[in-house]
Amino acid sequence: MSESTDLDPQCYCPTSGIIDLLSRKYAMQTLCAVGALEPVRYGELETAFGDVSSSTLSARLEDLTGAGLLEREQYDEIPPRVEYRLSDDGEELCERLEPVLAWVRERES
Amino acid sequence: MSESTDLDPQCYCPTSGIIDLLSRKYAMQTLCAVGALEPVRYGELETAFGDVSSSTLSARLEDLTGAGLLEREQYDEIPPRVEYRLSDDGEELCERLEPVLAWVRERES
DNA sequence: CGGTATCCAAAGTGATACTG
DNA sequence: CAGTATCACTTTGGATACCG
Repeated sequence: MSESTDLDPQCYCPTSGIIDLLSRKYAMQTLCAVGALEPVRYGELETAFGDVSSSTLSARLEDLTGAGLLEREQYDEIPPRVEYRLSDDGEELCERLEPVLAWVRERES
Repeated sequence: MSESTDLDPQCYCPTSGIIDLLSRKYAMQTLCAVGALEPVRYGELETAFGDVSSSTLSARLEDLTGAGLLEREQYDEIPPRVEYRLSDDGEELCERLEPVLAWVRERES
């Protein structure tokens, strides 16, 4: 009888700003790459991905930072240096996302 | 010295068919909704999401089925009945994806 | 019921060029 | 080094109409 106990339609978060954000290209990979490499610089990420365009990577970093998942620290040096790392929220999400990426990696290899 | 032990760039799966697939609208939610409701019919999913267009939901189900993550079974009855459920791979992925969606749900509520 | 076909609008992406 | 600006292009999504 208790068949529909946990089936509130809302539980599928049909619309979600964060999901939309994570659905953009390289978004999940960027979050997890920062988690793996932090503190990490822009150029390191560009190298790690290899074929991402600077405008796309830049947009993704801004998306994630704007959503409070990454923190960006800028050092006023010459040459300029910027470091990205996970925020507390970003770390929580990254922990949950990493198994997904690991599984995909495994399955596609 | 062993600083770059685990930093193979490939480990970020910069390009991935499955990630691209999961990045489409309602893809992650559809996979997990099937996991929660299986066996589930097309109409139930449409109801659960509420505002998804039939062409989009249809495309997503075909994507996921084509990727081997869902199984589609059609019964030749009147009226027609179709049931979706997770494949073994779909179940593995869903298990890993569910914590992500749960966290997002929690954070946005 | 469970879709598909078509067409159009919107969003996302990348190449290129340029900057503090 | 770490980006941004512009713009053309591709991909995706939704509305509508229709079908087995």
